[in-house]
Amino acid sequence: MAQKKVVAGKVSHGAKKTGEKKENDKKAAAKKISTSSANQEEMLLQALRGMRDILPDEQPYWERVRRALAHASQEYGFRRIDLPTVEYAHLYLRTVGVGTDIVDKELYLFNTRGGDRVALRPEMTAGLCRAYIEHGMGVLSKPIKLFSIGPVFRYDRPQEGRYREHWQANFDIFGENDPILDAQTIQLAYRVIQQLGLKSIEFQVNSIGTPESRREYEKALTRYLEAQKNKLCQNCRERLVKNPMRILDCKEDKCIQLTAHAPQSLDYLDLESRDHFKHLLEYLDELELPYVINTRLVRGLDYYTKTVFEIISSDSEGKKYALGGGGRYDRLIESLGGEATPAIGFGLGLDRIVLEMKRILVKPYQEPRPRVFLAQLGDMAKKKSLKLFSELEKNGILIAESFGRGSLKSQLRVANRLGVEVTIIIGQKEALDDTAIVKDMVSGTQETVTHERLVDAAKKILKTNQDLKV
RNA sequence: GUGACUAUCGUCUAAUGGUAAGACAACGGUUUGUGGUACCGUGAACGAGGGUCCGAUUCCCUCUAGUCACCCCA
Repeated sequence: MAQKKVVAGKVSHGAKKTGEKKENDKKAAAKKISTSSANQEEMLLQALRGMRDILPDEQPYWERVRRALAHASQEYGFRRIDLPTVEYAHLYLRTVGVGTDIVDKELYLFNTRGGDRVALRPEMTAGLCRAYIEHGMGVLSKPIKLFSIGPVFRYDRPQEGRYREHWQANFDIFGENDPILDAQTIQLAYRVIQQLGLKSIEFQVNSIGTPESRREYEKALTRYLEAQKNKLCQNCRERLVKNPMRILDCKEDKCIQLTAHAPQSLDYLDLESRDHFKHLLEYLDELELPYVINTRLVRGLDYYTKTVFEIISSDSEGKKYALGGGGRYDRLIESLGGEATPAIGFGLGLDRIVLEMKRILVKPYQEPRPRVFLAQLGDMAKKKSLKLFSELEKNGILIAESFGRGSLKSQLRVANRLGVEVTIIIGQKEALDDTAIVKDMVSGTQETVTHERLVDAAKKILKTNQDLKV
């Protein structure tokens, strides 16, 4: 049937011989089918939008990040927790908040086969709190410090440093009200940033008080802006209704001017929040961290109370973007049905951190490189090589090899390219009498030794090289 | 979600309305049991689909993806 259609379509061109035409039509039909499947093949071989592979070449950067995180989490007494990447969607509606962009526009929503409404996590705090309550962690001795690392998902329009799946590390502390914990949290974030060699980083802090004082402030702000509504940009006029505090973030000159004299959230803090913030600043001053107070700082999630902060990096052109951020969420556990538990935490955007490391040429983690190469020649030697490999490896010698290659020449070429210092060669002759050639790749000299002496001979050359370097 | 720009071997680049060139990387070789350099050789690409045309990688449309700005965020 499909073929008939194609024929009909082609007939209008008409001019060709009948036989030839039929031939072509068949090909065309075949092509049509194969191309549509080729299209699917194409999709098959393309990562989803905003999703990416982190290839081996990039891993040393990530490894350095992972190590710094593991280090810091240990130093500050955090215990690792791993959470599911999928939760009931409802969890995020309740915590991050309906009306926030993260939930309204960027949530990866699915219906499961069982009919549950679920979402890929857009952040980690919600799931963390769920786990905290579900496992009754409230009975543990406070403060409870938890550390997690993993992918999070946001259905955004991707660009550099902004992916639909990106990696975050989260540090969270439960059960402590004291502002010194806020300071320590920021100190920890700073420690990680420092360990990664990142420069021109700024910590912005602010306090948004309790939900009550915040509401109060929002009213005042709206009142102030409403009076001069026509001076706002189009965007901000919409924000005035939806989320007035966001207007403070606007980059339009006229809005910045207008908000310059707008009421500040700090002036509307309740007594306790104000006191809390004051103490936090005192601690921070004591720490000599590069922090600034940004009264315009508002975070895009509903659950924050009191302290909020962001870790901002600026490049040579002065463009700024956030590497991470966090704050207090003293009401969140309670609002989910747990026992009232104060908490504070922050997340770091790992993809952005890696990007920043590359930009300012931070050295990646150096993996230990093999310094010995094992070459084999001939069937018998090949058979023995696997065992020899594992023996050497058991003796703490990191081996490179190219077992798939045949000629000694090509194997030595690889050895040379890898920059190894020793090559162990077993050929037919050596395989027969259980010896091996140990070749010093620097001097080019070599000797034949028995298997028993092999490890020592190799190590001796390595050691000599090391001594020479020193 | 809106707008703009882009899309050629693994990577970086070139050219072209008429069967795509180079560099780097890869692989192999230069008398077969020894590395480098050099030399030689091999494989490797027009993102997908449609249209215009005798003929499209090139022009047009759609899709996909990336980058940028907005929105927002890490």
